[in-house]
Amino acid sequence: MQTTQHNNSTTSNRSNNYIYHSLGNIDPDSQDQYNFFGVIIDAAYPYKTSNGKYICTIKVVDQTIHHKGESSSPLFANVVIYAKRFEDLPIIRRVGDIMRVHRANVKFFNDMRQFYVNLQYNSSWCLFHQNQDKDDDDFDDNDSDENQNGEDQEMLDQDQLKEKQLERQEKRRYKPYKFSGRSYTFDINHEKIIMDNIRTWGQNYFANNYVITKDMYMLLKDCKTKMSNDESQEFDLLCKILKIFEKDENNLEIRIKDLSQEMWFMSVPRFKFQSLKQGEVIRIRCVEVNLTSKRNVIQTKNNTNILRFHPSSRIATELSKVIEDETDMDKVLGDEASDIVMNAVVLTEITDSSLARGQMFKLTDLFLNFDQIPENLRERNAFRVRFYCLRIDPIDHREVVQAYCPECSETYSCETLEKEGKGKCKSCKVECKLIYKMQMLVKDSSSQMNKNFYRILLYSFDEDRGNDFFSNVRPCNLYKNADALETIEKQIKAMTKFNVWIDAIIERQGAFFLIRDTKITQVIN
DNA sequence: TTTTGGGG
Repeated sequence: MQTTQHNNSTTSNRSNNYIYHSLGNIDPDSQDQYNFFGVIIDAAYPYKTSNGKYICTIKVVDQTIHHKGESSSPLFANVVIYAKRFEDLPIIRRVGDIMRVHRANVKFFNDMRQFYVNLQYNSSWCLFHQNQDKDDDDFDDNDSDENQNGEDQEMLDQDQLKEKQLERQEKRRYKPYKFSGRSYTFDINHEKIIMDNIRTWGQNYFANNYVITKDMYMLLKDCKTKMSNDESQEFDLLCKILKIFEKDENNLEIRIKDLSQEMWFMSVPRFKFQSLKQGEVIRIRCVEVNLTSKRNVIQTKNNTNILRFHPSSRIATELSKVIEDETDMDKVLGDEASDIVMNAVVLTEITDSSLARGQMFKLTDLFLNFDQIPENLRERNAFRVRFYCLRIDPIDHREVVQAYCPECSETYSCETLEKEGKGKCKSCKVECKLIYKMQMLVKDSSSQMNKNFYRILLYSFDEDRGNDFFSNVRPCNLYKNADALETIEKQIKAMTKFNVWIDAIIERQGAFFLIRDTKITQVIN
């Protein structure tokens, strides 16, 4: 595509300009610029920073800096590439590829060497496939200048043909599949041996080690619980693609499973990730978990990257065996029709009989068009609704009961209180009372087909409204009352089950809707 | 012709 300039040593007077260092031999305190080769073990997707620049970070290893096994902590050098334009940054699709960098600065960061590649200044990068043979490769390879077909070949005998083929293969071996800038240089005589060495080493390294260590990814079974408390919601995965579906013109739906043997769904933009294959083991970098979906759904982000492995790598061959394929149970879960076979259950009853038969309100009307509700109904401020819960907060159910100061309305955790204690308000010194303080993320039939969900509160501070919401228990210190905690947890779990509905009265207080006159009466296991 | 941000 671009003009490339191949320097071979007989014609080049720059052949000695590039001295390549092993990663471990580069002095991190040096002010000099360095050239190096590295084997890529991980790469972010290029992203835009706040000042308008684009950055891509890539982890590389070589003979002098690398880790072994699966449980050891990762050891690598980090390459940070800065560019003015997105197109100038590399998009890494495969772990194990070789990267060559010219004129990088170096520093110690987080106890590891960090290389700075500034494309606006004078640095450059080239990417080479790990495997020189194209047996399994479906990546674009800049092959356009090669004459593969036709008349020339008919003139040659078998030996000549073979020779020509080898020549081509040899040439391709040292040709980057992508590079920064308009051209690149490759000094065959000088760099061939370095390339051959690092390729062979990299292939052996990946063939004998997992390379991707346990602290570089999250297990699917842990991501819901671990992420709901974590302020940084992003994590990585290591999983197998069970199935790929055409979702719509822009997206694929892939079903993935990892070492925890849980199957999850993930929708991916199809033009960004074109070369996904069923059965393949992949590393997914930077995703979130969808906490409001009934199904197990992984959410991609703009800077999500999906990295493939070379088929000869140990991690790919072993994990594709260890991670199960789609089971009959997975098929049932994957079939959306199965979501409606269960019968709906209404978990609650309205305790005020005068309200129990009242008209049913739509959540969209209450939350979005409250002003349009007739005035007499607004004044009564008791609206019957029927909804289902997507999620309940706090995640730590011991915090569902809080100590509440009637003076200043401040609430405190019960963690430090005695079993029967209520605590005193830290500022007012008044005795607190124990109340439920719980939030439900909910939907109803009026919002079922769209993305909206609403927040309904169980806050029982006002005249103890809501203290009877849970069956067989009242607000008490859940840190110290194990039985009460178990009773409440069982009911919270039932509330978020599929096709479980809550029939309730809610009232408006300021910008919020609070639940009242409602009680759980059904037992679901 | 720069010292950026770096798991964004």
